[in-house]
Amino acid sequence: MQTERSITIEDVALAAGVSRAAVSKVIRDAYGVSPQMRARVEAAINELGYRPRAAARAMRGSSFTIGVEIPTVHNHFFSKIIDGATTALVDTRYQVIIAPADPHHDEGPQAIEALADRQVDGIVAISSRVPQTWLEKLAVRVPLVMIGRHHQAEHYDTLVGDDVLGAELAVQHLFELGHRRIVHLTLDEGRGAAPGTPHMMRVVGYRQKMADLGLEPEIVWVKPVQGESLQAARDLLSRVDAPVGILAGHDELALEVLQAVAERGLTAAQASVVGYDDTDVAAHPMISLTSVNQSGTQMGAIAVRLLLERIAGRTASAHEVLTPRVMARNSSASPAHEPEGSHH
Amino acid sequence: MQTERSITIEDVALAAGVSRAAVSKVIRDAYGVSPQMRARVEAAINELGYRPRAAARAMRGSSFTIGVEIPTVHNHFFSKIIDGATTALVDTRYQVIIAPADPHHDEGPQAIEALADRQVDGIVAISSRVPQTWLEKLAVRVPLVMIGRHHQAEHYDTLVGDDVLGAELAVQHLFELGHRRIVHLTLDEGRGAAPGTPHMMRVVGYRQKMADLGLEPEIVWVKPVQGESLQAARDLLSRVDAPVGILAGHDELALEVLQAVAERGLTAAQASVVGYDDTDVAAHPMISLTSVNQSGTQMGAIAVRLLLERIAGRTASAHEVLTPRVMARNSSASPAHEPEGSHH
DNA sequence: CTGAAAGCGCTTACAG
DNA sequence: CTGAAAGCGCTTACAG
Repeated sequence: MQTERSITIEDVALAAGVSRAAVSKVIRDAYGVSPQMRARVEAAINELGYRPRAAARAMRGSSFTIGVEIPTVHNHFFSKIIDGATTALVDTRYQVIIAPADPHHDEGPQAIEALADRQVDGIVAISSRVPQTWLEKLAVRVPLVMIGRHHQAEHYDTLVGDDVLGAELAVQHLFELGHRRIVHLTLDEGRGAAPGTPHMMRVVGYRQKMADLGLEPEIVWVKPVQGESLQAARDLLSRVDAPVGILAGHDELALEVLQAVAERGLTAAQASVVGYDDTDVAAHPMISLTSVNQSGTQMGAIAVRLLLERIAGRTASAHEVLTPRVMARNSSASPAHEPEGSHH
Repeated sequence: MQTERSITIEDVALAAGVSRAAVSKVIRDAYGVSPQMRARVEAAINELGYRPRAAARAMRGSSFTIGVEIPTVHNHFFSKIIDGATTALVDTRYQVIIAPADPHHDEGPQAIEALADRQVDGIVAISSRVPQTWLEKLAVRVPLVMIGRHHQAEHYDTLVGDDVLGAELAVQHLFELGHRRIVHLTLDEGRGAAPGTPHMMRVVGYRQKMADLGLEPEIVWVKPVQGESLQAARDLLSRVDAPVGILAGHDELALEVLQAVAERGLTAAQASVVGYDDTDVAAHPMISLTSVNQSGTQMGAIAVRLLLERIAGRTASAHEVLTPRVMARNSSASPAHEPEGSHH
């Protein structure tokens, strides 16, 4: 069954009465084919239903495939990035393939390497744990754009939201509402709390802004383990007597905090929550989560643009920073104005 | 820069003082290599940091890559399937690559074909629009498992939730709560409302159960266009005077309905909503959406198992049906017991 | 403009 | 157990 030989370039060449090289030129839109030959070849291609094999093409030329590595399929922020990337690739000959890093096995570079092994023409990756030296080495072989890196690299491009500013804006938002106790709940990613990661930069921005405002910083670190964040949120809220503002490291965390808030029947005036990433669910009226938007879709699109530039020959490295903005919604409110009752 | 030649099997063979064939056998765990040779080769591989290229391997043997096609990256039900699939592939030599079908361009087979072009060893696809004849043809060349197909095919495996039963259970649930007006809001997928798709089978189950209960069926068809479903939900609710139960075709639709319900300040007792797929967000206490669970994660795992069986040589086609169950939550309630007030 | 030939990095029979 | 040779389906210089 599975042994049926499929149509190759040879079959097309035979059918069209030309050489394989000629067919190759036609399918690559390469220079130097007469209109008649092109017509004959295209007719043969359609008739036979020929499709070039990416694997064979990749051996000599391009695979016309862009690889996108994402940390997990469960954080919807990455869905936005993928959406931007695929949309940016419409009308090009490139196809996106996505490699999710195995969340259970925690292997950073593995998914990226798997993409490289598959001879993609370029890689967009989102990973804060892979060391720069490793990336530089990889980038010498394959065009690479990293999302969420605050440094400018030598051989690859970097693209990042201004996480310091984002956290500052979030604190500012809570402060302006009237909050004075503002807690930052964030991920303890280990590795000496990897400096320079988006989450750490948000911590930096948080600390900075709190200092500016003369407020006491208060950080709750959460291990990225199932259930840890919900428990941490519950613990935090069990000690709440006065109003508190909570800046969560990202929306997934914020949703856990909201769950704990709902469980205790607290209002936004008592416990205001701000997330980060502005994922789709944040805008749902039943969630209505205030969140810092860092333009995920646009990030995906820009990453692809940078990558295509690299594939086209650019070697100087680029570093782009996107400006975040606070999307204020109902999860954050002024502690001054208590509503008629807790909203159950 | 990008021209640095990377390590090939030849380099390893030279370093280890053996033939390329020997190296090939070692990396494939093939029969017939002495322990010493294996040791020498493995040492050389590690020293040189050799990684076999999937493209080259695919020319003769396997690419050790499984392709998963999903309709869109925005429906979180598909995230579950991917999760199940990747988890099932841990500890195998296979890597998953995902190809999202372009939602804007609506091209069904294109993403699947792109995977086939990339010489994956097998494909798991979720698509209700691709004709069976097309799939049969493809399946002759590459092992294929289709999720969400109610027919048994000849050359590929099919795996599906019992959508008729799922819809029946949902209607039953609403009926038992006390609802008598039960509306089904579902997607109008065109193509003569493609019979046999999961959504159409849910319509069948809905109609059947309504008839059994002696109730009047009432179906609202929604075009899969941005904003259409929300508008339809608003229209539906604007005419609500007596309690209504609404079965949405899937959770994404249900979320829109919930939004409309929230906008009008209706309670679950006035407008009960049931979704389908039981995506993560449904369980969030602020959403608490009653939903039909069809074991997405398990589907992904089973699909991979079936695919590996096919890759291993099975040719007889399999057809598996999963039994759904209703996850009752707060979005559905008895119309008899009005709570103290609308929950804003 | 067109094609014959070499080669990409592997695996696969086939000898030894 | 080990290796030399052929070949997978393309693209790429290079002649013509």
